[in-house]
Amino acid sequence: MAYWLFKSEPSTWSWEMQKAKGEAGQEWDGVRNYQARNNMRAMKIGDRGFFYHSQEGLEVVGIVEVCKLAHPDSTSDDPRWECVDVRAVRDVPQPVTLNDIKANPKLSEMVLVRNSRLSVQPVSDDEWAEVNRMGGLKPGEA
DNA sequence: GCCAACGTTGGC
DNA sequence: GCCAACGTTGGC
Repeated sequence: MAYWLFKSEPSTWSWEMQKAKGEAGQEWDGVRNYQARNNMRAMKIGDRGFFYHSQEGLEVVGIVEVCKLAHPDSTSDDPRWECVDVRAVRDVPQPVTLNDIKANPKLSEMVLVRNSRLSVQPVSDDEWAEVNRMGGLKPGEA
């Protein structure tokens, strides 16, 4: 299983809104960046991701799961743009802030730190485990 | 609100 | 194929 990070401005699409969608999940639409799209194309059902609030909050607040493979983005007429669907899995008990991540040497290579503008990014196994630990989730819990 | 970083576009 | 101009993102 691969791990990812999904970034969203809470004023546009917040973790609360994501959770309200429940098991049905929601299309991760609106991505207009090739790298981010390619990451979504690489996702498999059951892959896990962090839900990160950008602009406001600047923290990892939740865990999501990919529940539908990449398909055309319903908000675009351009067939180049595709997206997956994700559903909320659980809250991160102690949200992990960008400052926390930057302050942790183990996370110095995270794309979130290295390329802050990429909205859908890969997360390594080690980074996944570390951020989960910082967020108060036990190994294997997420 | 500012600005740095980055991606995209389009003329040549 | 290069690169200047422009637009967008996101942290501060």
